[in-house]
Amino acid sequence: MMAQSGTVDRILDAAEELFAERGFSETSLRMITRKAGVNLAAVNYHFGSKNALIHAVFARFLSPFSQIIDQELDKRMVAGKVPASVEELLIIMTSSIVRVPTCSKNGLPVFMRLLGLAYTQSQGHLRKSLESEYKQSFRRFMKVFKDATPELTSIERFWRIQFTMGAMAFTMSSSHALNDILQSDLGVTTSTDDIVTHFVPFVAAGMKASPADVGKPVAEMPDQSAQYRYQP
Amino acid sequence: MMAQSGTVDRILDAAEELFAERGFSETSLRMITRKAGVNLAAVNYHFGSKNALIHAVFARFLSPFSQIIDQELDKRMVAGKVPASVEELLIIMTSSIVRVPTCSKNGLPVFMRLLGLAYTQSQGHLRKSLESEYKQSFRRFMKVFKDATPELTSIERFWRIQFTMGAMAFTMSSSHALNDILQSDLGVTTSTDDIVTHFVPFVAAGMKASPADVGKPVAEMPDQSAQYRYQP
DNA sequence: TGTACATCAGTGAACGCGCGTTCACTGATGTAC
DNA sequence: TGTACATCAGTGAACGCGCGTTCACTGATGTAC
Repeated sequence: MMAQSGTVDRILDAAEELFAERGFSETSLRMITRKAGVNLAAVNYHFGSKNALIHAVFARFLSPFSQIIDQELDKRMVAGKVPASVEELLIIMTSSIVRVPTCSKNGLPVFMRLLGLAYTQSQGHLRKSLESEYKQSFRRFMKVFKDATPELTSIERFWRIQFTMGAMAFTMSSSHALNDILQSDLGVTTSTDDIVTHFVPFVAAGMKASPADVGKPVAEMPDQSAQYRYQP
Repeated sequence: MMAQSGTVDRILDAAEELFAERGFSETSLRMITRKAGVNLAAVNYHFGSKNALIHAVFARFLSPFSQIIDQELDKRMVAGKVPASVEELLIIMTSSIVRVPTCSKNGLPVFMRLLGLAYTQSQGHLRKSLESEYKQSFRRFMKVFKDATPELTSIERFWRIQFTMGAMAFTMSSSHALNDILQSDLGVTTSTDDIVTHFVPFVAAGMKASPADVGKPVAEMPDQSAQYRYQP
């Protein structure tokens, strides 16, 4: 007896949404199959295991994402505009992210929250396998980014990239909750595009800040404002 | 038959470390009690439930944290230096965080990772109850922060605070892994204080960046460098 | 055209397992008389 | 000082439950002769 067709996609859609809402361990196959309207055993039939389903969910948006990033970088190469500015690269990255979700029936917040979850959940084993799978796109972007910030030491650039990824993953992963807070406290509605518009200038300024002297102790000092003041 | 004394603390230490490593759902009471060297039933005897244990773990470091932040703000009040600068507040916050972990046997990275988990895990119900529990400290800090950034709209300030918390929670929560990468790729060792020294100028510059026009589409624009450039 | 067989998506029920929790119990310590 | 009782930290075994997974099975469709 067949249910209506598209079982695989219906499972992926339901899993994507539930994973984003609740995390991986907190989402059972029974929840997913109930939401998708398919038989419990269908997940193991089509994907083999719950873990394989998780990977399939990520592959469905990370593959187009890395393709789009590659395309965007190609475009810049052809146009011959090298090196890129920090803002351009941030815009390439965020606009690529924005263009991905057409692939699934769920929207951008779900996609972003999954991106955050990949980094924060499940002891990093998921993160590592995804990193190695999309290694070449990742390295290429980092190379261009390095050219865009020649004034930074490798160490400073490393930490600033971490701060940026953290700000993005964290914000996006809780964007639904944050929108609720904004709605009730300030009475405004914010789209994901709006978040990006706030995000780019913040990170761009941080990337260009003149670094403080590293090595001096920070804690317990009386007043170090001058040390950290941005010098344009 | 008594095991050695300090059962409650040994449970809290073990739970803290395992939660930070694996998350809440992925950590069973059997793992915790095995690591702590106590009987399985001791958790429910002393705390009542697994959920109550999670709350106790957070209370043990959030209570001293909010006390320390309050003390630091009091110090500034007495000194009469109002309003504070963004850098001062960031330093107060980061140095308060650095001073907390003496309360448990685990260090700063564990504390930071828990802070990150509280925001990203378990559907926000944990975050909400913690927010209401430490509401007054939180509000006080936000009030001072608002005075330090009068040029920002409430919405911009809200998002920039989220970006900051994200950068901090994300970086600190994976600081061990990140240090490993730094060590093997660039051959340098970095202390938590060093991270803070990188963190403060980055975030301070982001906080002071001139905001972009909100409402304009961001994706696919050719080059908006000038729009986002920091204007001192 | 008709029959036999193979393939495939999907199904329903059951499997064993690890989970959080419960409960009757132990044995040490403190208190009252 | 001695006995009876209460309190308390901790214990060992079992409880029911929901989990991911397995398996024999169904029924539709395609293919060979």
